[in-house]
Amino acid sequence: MKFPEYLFNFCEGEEKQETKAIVVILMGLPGSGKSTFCDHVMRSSSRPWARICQDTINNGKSGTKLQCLSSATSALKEGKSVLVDRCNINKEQRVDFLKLGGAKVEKHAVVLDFPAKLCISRSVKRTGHEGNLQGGKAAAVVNQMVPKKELPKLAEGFARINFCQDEKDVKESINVYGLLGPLDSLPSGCFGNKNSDTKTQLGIMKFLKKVEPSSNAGSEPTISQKLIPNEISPGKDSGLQGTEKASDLTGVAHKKLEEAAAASDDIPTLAFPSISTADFQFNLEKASDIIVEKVEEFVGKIGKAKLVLVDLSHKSKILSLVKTKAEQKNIDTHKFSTFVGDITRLRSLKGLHCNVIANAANWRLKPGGGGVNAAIFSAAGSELDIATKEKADCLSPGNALVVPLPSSSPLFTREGVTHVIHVLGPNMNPQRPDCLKDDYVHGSELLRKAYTSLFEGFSSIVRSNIEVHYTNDDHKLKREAAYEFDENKKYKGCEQDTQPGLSDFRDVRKIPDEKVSLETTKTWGSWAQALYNIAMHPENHTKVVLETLDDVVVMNDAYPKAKRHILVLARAKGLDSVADVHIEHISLLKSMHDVGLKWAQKFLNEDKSLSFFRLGYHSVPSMRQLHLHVISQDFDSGHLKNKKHWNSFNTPFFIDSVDVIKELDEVGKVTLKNDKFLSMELRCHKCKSAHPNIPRLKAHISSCQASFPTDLLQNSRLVSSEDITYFCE
DNA sequence: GTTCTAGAAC
DNA sequence: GTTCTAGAAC
Repeated sequence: MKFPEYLFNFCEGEEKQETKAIVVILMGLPGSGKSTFCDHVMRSSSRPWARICQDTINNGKSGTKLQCLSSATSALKEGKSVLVDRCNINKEQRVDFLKLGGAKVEKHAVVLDFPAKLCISRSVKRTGHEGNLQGGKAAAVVNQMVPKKELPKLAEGFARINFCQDEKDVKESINVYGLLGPLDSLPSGCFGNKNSDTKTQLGIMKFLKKVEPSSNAGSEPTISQKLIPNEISPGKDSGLQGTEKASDLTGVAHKKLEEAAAASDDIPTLAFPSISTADFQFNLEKASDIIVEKVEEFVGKIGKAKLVLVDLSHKSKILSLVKTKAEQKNIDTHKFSTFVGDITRLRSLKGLHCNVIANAANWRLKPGGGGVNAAIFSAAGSELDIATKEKADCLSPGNALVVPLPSSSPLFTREGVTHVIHVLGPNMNPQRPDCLKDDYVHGSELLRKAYTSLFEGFSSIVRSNIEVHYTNDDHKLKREAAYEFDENKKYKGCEQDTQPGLSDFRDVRKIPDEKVSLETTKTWGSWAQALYNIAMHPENHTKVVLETLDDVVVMNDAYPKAKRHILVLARAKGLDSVADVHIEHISLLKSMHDVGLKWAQKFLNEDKSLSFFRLGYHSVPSMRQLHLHVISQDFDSGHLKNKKHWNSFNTPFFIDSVDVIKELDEVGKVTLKNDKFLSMELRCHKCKSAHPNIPRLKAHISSCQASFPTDLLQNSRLVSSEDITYFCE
């Protein structure tokens, strides 16, 4: 079949226009974050990418360089750009990839140049690595690789090289490639700092004063130096300033400026409209007081993140009121500012990147109506409507609902908005539903609550991003932030909100969490709610509850797996498991531990034959509500019936309470273990001998005379009667 | 989390 | 034949 010539020409023309595929060759030691880099770029990019990963190319297992080359060639033929995710540690390793696609395909290098020590510690600690490179083996591989390391040079055939030496550099680089549209190209040359010799100790260089942070040893200026003529600082003034600066630039330069601004200044930022003051006619003086009060409360809690109050008009009274009051209170202008602009066009028109925007929603969470709500729903496309409907049907005043924005939404691609937080404030307008008339006591209370919910929602997103940032190497974490607050938390619908009698019903009707989340959020079956119900209403469960305190409830495990097995439940809402634990929970964990110790001591005093207790958490618990197991080490119980029972207390799946507290204190997060440990072979917890089945194992442990392994004897992981006499009552 | 049970392992 | 595991249902 012969195609008409015009069609052929058309196709050819199309192809020429679209073939801007590039090959990005990553370079870095195992544990340097190459795969994470790829994940982030591919998630935010509108350009088609293929990740060629040697660790998984062989049907999920590690393959050969040849397989990588062939797979990359196919991807290029399909018009995809390629991320070469392998170590590519020296020139020899890279040379064949530089030939891919011939001269017309640009080759870029992204160098993740972190100290070997850091890479080793990351790759040793990780579990579930795609290429199974973890533990001691990883350390050996990294050490072997270090001497062979050879940084890439433009002369090898690279059009562009990005050197990254810290997380900030990596983030910038992710932004540069993540924002690269299908037809865009990037400036050539070397970007970022590179050490001429990474083996040189930085300390010595500093001592000799030979290192200047901004010097590039002959390489070209960094992207920020090159592309940003002046710092864009929306924090200092209204948006006009930024526009004026940008207006001198050509269209292309303007675009680059935005990219650079996004890349260099990607601090989490929430843009929010004034709630309730437009259509809901809330008194502006009162509203501005509440905004400033709540902003002041939250700027201290959100780290580096920023809050920006946005209104369309220069003449906005609420904006000027808030600005004046914020100045009077000396609120840090880097953390909080007011901004004039369209909340749906902040990046594209004003160069202000806000990754989260708040919507002054209506109670039905529906598009339309006018004002900010109409504008946001219209700018975000049907994606926002669908994503919102998946999470809730309606919203009651004072509440907020965090909705992760699908990457296909125009608001995501054009403005870089990753989340929309719907907020419903109080209504003072008699023409609208639920009018409070002039009840400003209730109205102010609701408006405060609305801002609290909004800022808490934002702060969870920030926290979640940080967590991803730190743990992605270990967990391949692809968690999306999504938190709801108060009555809306994790439930769909709000009809029951005003009916207290149904509160228990609501406890068990948890809707499966957002589908995008993978490892750390999970769906709890109705049977998994029991501990939650007990923690919330211990007075209704006196048969099992041993002790009720302000922050914890102590109870007998309903199916004890040893002679003594109790649970210490946290009473805080929103703490389903260790995965939800953050640094601010450390004092709660310590008090759970202390209460657990006290009970262990009591049991040891009552029955000396119990000898030892262990206190710890399951990495992935079956029951909702954070609970600490306090369990005697005899494991003499008819309820201990299967492999999962045994392994959940006798493999690294069980994390000692002392280690959880230590890691939280030192690293700020807790590393969870894979549930693959649950299917491991059965081994005696003392002598470590293996046994074919549970009955044989139980027969063995009932008579094993060995002492506990040394790791358990350290750091008070095992509790015996000698350890904790000072807790004795 | 448990219970139930089919079928694998012995 | 009995014992034991593992997956589904709750």
